[in-house]
Amino acid sequence: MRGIARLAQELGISTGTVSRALNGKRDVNDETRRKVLEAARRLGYAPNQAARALAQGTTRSVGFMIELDQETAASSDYFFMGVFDGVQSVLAQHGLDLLVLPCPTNQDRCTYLERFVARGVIDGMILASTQRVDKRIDLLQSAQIPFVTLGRSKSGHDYSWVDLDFEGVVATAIDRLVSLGHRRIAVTVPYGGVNFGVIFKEAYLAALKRHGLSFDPGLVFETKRNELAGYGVVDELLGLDEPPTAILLIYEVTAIGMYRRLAELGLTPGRDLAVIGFRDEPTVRFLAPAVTCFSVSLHELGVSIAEALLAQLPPYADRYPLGIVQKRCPLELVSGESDGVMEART
Amino acid sequence: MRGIARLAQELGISTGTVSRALNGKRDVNDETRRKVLEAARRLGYAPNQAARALAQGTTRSVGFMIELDQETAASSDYFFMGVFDGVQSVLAQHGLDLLVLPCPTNQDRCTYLERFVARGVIDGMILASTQRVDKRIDLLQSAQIPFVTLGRSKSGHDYSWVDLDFEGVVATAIDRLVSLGHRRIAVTVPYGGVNFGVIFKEAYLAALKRHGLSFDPGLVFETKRNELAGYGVVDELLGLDEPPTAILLIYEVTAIGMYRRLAELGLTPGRDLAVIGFRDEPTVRFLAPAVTCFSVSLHELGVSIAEALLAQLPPYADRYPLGIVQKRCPLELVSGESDGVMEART
DNA sequence: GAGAGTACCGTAAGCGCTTACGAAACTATA
DNA sequence: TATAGTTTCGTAAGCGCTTACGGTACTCTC
Repeated sequence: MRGIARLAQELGISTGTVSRALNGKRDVNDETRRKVLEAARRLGYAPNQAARALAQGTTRSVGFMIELDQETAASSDYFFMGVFDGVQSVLAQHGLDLLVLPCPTNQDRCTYLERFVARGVIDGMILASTQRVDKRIDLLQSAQIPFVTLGRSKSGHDYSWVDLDFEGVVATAIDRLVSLGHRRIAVTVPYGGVNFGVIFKEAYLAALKRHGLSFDPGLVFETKRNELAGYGVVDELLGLDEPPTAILLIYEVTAIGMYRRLAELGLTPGRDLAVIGFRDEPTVRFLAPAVTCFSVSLHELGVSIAEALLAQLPPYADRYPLGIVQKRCPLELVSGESDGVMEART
Repeated sequence: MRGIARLAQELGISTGTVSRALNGKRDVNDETRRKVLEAARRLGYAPNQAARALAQGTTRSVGFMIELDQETAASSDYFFMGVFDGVQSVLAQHGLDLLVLPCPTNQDRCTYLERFVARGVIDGMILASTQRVDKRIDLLQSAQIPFVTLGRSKSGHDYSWVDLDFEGVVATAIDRLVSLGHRRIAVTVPYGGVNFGVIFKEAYLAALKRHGLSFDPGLVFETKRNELAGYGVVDELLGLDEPPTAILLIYEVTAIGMYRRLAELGLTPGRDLAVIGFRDEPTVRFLAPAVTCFSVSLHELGVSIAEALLAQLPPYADRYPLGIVQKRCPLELVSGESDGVMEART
């Protein structure tokens, strides 16, 4: 005899009562409950997950799907680690497990996701690296699986998302560069179909317009999320008839390659080319000159995501009366010297 | 009616036969099997994971526990992403799922792990960031859960592990530095209880001895895995009566802070201080001068781990007759300019 | 053509939990 | 004291699968 039956036998009571005691149901004597909990702890008993899921029809675990593609999503372990921690901090309060599901590089993301959905492995999903057209969203909506995306998409309708405030970042950065006298401001945008690339570019256009600057398509550079991409941009940029005097990077990591190439050419960031990175990462902050960029609390980002998800999970929804969440997390400017503004640094 | 019963009804056969057909059992007619598979695909049927796990007593999923602690395990590299991909490539061949389990910063790793083990969530485990004394290993051994650790430990006995060949790296690096004329060679070692710190230091001592160099405890610096740690080491190092002329870093990321500080002091890596990093990362390869370091295939590392695990899982063990695997993955030297050896770079 | 063997499939008993239902023992009320 | 309400717990029916077992129909063999 094993499992809950063993516990019940040990205590001389029925399995039903043990189960009720363990699950905090009402109709069980305080003294009985105490004994059950004590025995469970003593014997190291924990209810079998499969049996429980089968009986309740709920797995009490949420998935967080990430991509393993090194060109785009990776190099950002750090990013996700922070977010995971934030998500967990909320889920843990309700005894929910977080299962990170890494989609292999050679597998279709939709197929991969479907496997877990169809087999009922998770109660809710968190999606990262949302594409502009993302079939995963349609999949989850038609399967009626509660979900939240980290990032926006054109697919689906009325779903919850949490995203970085790209619009705010771009507006602040461009305002800053303009106020420093720059008129020709380049940007890098993501290579591939991620939706924030479009958002980023649109915000860029809006900012230019706001300042009465004309848009030059030649000042928009597609880059992958790696150092080499930044290295390459420098040559492209300097090869223009009228090179930009400033650049805003969607991927801060590209600053590393950019710095390298500038150094090789005897040029200095902040003096010969104003550079503003995107997200605050220790690495780019330790470059010389330090990259001006934007910071965001990954933990809070994770918390927001988890809360948005719980708002859709029936057993918790009443405690998180948020409805459909569509939240842009604000980022805060972190001054460096790469944009030519010399300020005291801490 | 739903699930397998629905499928059975649709086809006018029993659930038993459907199950057998789906699971590739022998006694089912070819034509029947074809129909079942076709219908399953058409209706998007996939067996409920919980029910299957309950009936079979096996979950067909393996866990990969990582730490969220940003000081040590994280850092902005894609170490784990690469490993996950390698692990998946093997597991996928057998229809096994990989569940990444991120232990929150504020939770005891053993407690966290036990939750999943006791509830029967996984069939096998992969442990990262093994400590010198790691109770998780004892836990898994006494629970009889097949597992592999990414890294070695003093705990447990006769278990499978896959690790980087720290010994080889240290030997190669020290040999190289000595041959370049260095006599006072410093090292950084990990802060905290991770076991590879001890291994690294022992290899360092052995290499010094091999070259007839005396050991100076003052040349061993504990660092966390971040840029700032490297920044700080520079001052400590230069403050010595007899500063080292070369340094070998356990965490390549510390090179970034180190470079920064050296630059501030008007010193140049490779000329004023020979620097050899540990693992090859794009970021440090893009520093100027490029950091000499060591490369390893993360994918192959993941493959080795997965194979070592399958060798312990009953249904697959016969296809992976490896027994207890204890494997050090070799790393290959990647020449940069940070150690003073000027070579053509690709 | 009877017996043995084989291929295929239905039946039903679990796997370890949860939970609706009802019974028993009390307590409160009239 | 009879009735109704409450607290507590046992009973047993599932949850959706897998699989041992046995039965049927067919094929071979001598």
